[in-house]
Amino acid sequence: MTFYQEHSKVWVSVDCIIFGFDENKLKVLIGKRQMDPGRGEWSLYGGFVGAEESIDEAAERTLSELTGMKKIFMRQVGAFGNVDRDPGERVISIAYYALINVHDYSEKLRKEHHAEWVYVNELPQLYSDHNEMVMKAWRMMKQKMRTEPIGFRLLPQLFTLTQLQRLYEAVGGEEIDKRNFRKRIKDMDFIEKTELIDKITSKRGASLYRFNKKAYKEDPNFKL
Amino acid sequence: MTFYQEHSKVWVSVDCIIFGFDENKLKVLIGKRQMDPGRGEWSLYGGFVGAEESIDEAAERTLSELTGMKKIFMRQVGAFGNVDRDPGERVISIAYYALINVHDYSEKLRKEHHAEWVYVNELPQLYSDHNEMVMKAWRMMKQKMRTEPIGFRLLPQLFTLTQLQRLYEAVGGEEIDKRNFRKRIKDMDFIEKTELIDKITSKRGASLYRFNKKAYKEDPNFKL
DNA sequence: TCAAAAGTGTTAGATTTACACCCATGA
DNA sequence: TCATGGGTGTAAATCTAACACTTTTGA
Repeated sequence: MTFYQEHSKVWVSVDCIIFGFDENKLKVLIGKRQMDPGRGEWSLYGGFVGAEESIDEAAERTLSELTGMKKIFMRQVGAFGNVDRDPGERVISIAYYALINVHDYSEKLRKEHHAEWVYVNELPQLYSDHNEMVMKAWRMMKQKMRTEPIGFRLLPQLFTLTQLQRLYEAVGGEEIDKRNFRKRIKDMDFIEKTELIDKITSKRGASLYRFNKKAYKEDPNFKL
Repeated sequence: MTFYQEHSKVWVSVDCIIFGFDENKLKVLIGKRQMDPGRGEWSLYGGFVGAEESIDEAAERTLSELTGMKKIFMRQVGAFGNVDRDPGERVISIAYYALINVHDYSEKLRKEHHAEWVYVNELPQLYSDHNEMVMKAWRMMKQKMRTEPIGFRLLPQLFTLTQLQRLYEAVGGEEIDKRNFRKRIKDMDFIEKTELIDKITSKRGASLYRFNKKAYKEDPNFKL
């Protein structure tokens, strides 16, 4: 109770990089700041860390306030702590990225929060160091996706192999050979073919697949 | 200046995981806490983030207070922010790992700070969540070492190929085939053979090598 | 009937792994 | 002379990358 007092406290916030996948592109959710400083600038969604919550809980709260969703997949990106990063006061911010299925997010809620999906490779200039946060989050997510099947969070429960391939292409930033991709997927027993056929995006129809989380946990060999 | 006031401030600290390499093992620098709470427990070195310094600067300051060294290689591990992680007050801590050459660290300074090198795989129980920090730092460092030649920070400027191999074995946690290792090293033009011979660890003598940072920057192909 | 997306195997090249012996020297 | 660590090459196996045509069906 003694030596803490000699030091100064600071505000700590969380900022969320919410990734979505739509129209074969990777998107991020941003909004125009509603308050000063920086009113009207594009910005990530964030919030202050309360006295009674962990930083992870603050991020979960922020995510669910914005999206109405619970148990969103989320990982810490890191702490951003330049003295002048926030033009108003000294605020240290901890960035988190989150993966959601764009179509699970209610359009109504999105509009209420004036949130917009933008393509991650056409990102406008954002408030403070938020561009840097997005880029670091994207790099980390890309890296993680090579070794863990986290991408399914961005897709509907049922998806075609072409959708899955487009997702990996969008995240990785380069084209993938169709046959090689499908070969690798075939080796993963936790990506299960269903009896269902998607007839929306193709005339011929494409088999729908599903990610079996339990099967993955029993035999986690993933390498893309 | 307005909406910040509604929120509470917290103390923010940095904690340093200082890695060293000695006796063919990876080590971490820890010390017994000199203050309450937790007096006498093994702990990482840390310090509070001041109002006028960035979090990176706070980590650099902490590192140089302890070691007397400047420009230490250092990377952020992440923020640790459970409400009760510090038994005294709410403190959010940002962990950094650092790589130093054990023999560059003055024994005098080390003793003055009551700092001890311990093997990273024989880590005692540490204060608060510091074990978790070390483990995460080790994982991240291991990962980084696969794709960037950061390991040289742990070695003297001149080193033998066996030393280099032992380093990679210690960090990675598994043995490496000598011939395959040396083959890979030969392909890296930025690891330069010198005319010098080390006669200390072997009777026959082993060639000493050096890392050429400039050559690496011009042709950064590294893959271990 | 044709445009559009689905689906399917093979081969060459590159990379990775496994493996064992001789050398030089100081004690 | 011998124990110790230094130094070297090859072959099999695995993995990766490149590549093109047929199928189905709605418009």
